[in-house]
Amino acid sequence: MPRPSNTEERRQQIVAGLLKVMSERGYERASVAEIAKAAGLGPGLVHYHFRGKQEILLTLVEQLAAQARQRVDARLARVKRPDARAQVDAFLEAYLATGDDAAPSAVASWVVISAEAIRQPEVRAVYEQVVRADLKRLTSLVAAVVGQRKAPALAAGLFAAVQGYFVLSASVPGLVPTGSAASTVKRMAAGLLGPADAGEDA
Amino acid sequence: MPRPSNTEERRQQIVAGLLKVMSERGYERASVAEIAKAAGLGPGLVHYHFRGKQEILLTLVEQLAAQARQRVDARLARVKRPDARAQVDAFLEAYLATGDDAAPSAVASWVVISAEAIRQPEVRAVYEQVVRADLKRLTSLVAAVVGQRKAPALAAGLFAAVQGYFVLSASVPGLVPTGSAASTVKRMAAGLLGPADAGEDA
Amino acid sequence: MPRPSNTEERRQQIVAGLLKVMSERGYERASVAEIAKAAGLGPGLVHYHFRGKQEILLTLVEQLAAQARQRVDARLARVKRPDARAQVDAFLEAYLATGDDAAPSAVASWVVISAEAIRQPEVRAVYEQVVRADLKRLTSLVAAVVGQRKAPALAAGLFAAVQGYFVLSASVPGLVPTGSAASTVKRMAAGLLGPADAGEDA
Amino acid sequence: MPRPSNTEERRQQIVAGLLKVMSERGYERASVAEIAKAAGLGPGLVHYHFRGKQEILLTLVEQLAAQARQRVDARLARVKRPDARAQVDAFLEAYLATGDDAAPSAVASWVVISAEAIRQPEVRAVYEQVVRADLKRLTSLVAAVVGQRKAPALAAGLFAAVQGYFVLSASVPGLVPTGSAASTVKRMAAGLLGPADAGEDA
DNA sequence: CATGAATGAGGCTTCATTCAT
DNA sequence: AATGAATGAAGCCTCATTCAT
Repeated sequence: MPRPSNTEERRQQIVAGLLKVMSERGYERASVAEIAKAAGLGPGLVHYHFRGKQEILLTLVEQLAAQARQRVDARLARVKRPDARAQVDAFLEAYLATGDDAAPSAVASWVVISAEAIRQPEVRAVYEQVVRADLKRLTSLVAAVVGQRKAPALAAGLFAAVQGYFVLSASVPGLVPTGSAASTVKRMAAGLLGPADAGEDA
Repeated sequence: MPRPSNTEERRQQIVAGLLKVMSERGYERASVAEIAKAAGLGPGLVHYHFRGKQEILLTLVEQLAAQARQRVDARLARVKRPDARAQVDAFLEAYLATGDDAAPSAVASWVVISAEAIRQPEVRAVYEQVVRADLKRLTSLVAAVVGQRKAPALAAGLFAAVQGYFVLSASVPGLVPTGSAASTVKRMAAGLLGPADAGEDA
Repeated sequence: MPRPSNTEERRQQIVAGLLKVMSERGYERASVAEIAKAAGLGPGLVHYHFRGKQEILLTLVEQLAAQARQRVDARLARVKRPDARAQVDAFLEAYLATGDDAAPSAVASWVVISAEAIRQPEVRAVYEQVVRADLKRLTSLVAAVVGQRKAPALAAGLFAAVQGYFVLSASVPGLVPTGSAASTVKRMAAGLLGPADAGEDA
Repeated sequence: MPRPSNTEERRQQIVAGLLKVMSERGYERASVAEIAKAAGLGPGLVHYHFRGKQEILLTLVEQLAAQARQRVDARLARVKRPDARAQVDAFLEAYLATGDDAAPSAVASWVVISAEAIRQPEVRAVYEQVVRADLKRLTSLVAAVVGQRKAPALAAGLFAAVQGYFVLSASVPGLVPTGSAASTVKRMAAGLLGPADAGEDA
């Protein structure tokens, strides 16, 4: 009777190991041996479950993206009415309420991934796909408030602010006033799209 | 009479070499040999002018910061009156007018540096000092518009947007609508601080 | 009643797997996992039926030798009379008629095995035994034509030509004029031993 | 004053190291560390002078080919008159008089290279080029005796015999009667092409 | 018998740094 | 100052073999 496959579980462990090590050491310095150790596994096993180190990274990118999507889903679900303006705020909160300080290693890893995307085509491909999808979602929410024409630039600006908070909070802990990220970006949205309180449109 | 030292010139070449290579390969993958080659020098010479690879990086960080400062100085000098509100826009333009598309390798390197700051204490120290100084400058400009109390969070938000644009433009070329970065961030500033057009308030 | 052992069948599959993989990858690069896959078996099963990778190789050597012997037997059986001279030609045909182009992976494997014999004492032992037996058989056929004294050198020459055709056809496909191997070696035999029976073509 | 480049000398040492180790261990088992040790160099230096292990092998192939060419040149130069028939014998002697027992590690390496040519396209390319050039030379010599039509097959046969002697002498030392290789192949040539000038055997 | 996960050693390669000239 | 060879430490990856089920 063959042993039940535990590949998916092992892959999880390994990806989690990379997340942990990468948030402290960066990607290049995250040796496979360290990743394995962080995952509680032998060093040779990593390459049994993954083709190479890069594949772990790509898997991590997709995983972080999936988690972000779920957080967005959860926040949007709470916005009862089809209130487009409130949905924008919900989207921003999904990223910054938890991203700011609740998952520091995920944020740090995300910043490292952004930098890796610059030089690894495969990473860039996945990273780009994820970022485009996220931005597209935000853009469609913004478009419902200000129309199709203005939406791309405004959504990109808000998205950039989110990414910028990630970078700053990961690279210089303590720089950003605690808890100010989400509220400030929402204030930016208010300035760009009009207040959330009452109605919406330009 | 000793031959005139050209150390400073050589250091410049080497730092420029790192900038170029790092923007394509990242920091870890930028080998000293490649840096030297990009600088048009022999590989052994690098360690004559720098103690090690990291020192080149630290020098580059300071150099990029100095260049940014100069760009800010130049823009602020053009704002004749002590118009605090206009100065904020000038500051933002100093970063995004050139950073967005005029100096892609500098932007890419900056993003890489941000990621390196996460794991190298020495890099973080310099990076943090630079970022704090820049943000402090923006904060004081913002404070002149909205007062000391609100300034830190708002300035941090605008600064984050700038950094976010850097990341997005370096990691996913073409994502941000061309030329929209500076104008969008200025619009954010308008939303947060009031319009630049007329006067400014408390 | 114990389940009927299928060990012999499994060993066959595995040896066939090695033959296939080795002809493409060489021996060292033929991983046990690949061999198992080529055999349609799980990787762990290989070491149940064989003590190690080398044992598969030794088995393959003996198997290839046995097949060659059978081909020789078959050809010699067709030479009705005790015509020693014709038997030499039959022997040579047994190797080259099929070896030249009919069993390319067996030929390639044989060449790889020859090289492995240089460095693996165990392989050399088996390889040597096989080669000595084959050559001895040819030598006795040749001796019946030219006598005991001259036979060893002449038989060795013909045998070398056969091995050389193997090497050349495996390493540089297309080098040897198609179909010329068997006829040329027989012509060599004619030169060394005198013409076979009647005449020998244009 | 820069140190004079010794790259070519070092490359020689390293290639010689590979020749030595490969003749004992084969190519795959010839570790770079061993090669370096055999060359009397540090392990890291190998990759300073060669891009990789394979490049050493390719260089060795070309070097062995060049040496063979020189031996052929030397032998042909001694054949005063344009005696085509004698030139064929000189060619064969060039390979077998020295190849048989005078340079055992070169012969062993050549056999290993033949096997590597089966699976490494880059090796096959160089090996094929070398073999084709050598065979072409022999073919033209043979053509001067028997004409263009018959030459390719006959030359290939003689060349195969030479390669076969290499294999047998490397893989099973002692199998071939000592000193018989050159004389037997020349006898084959006599059978295929007609006797050489006077006569040279018993 | 069979499966497939696990182990751990070893190999190729890269590279920061040092050193002789 | 400058050159380029040399060193030695890791790092990623492959793989034969073992083992729990």
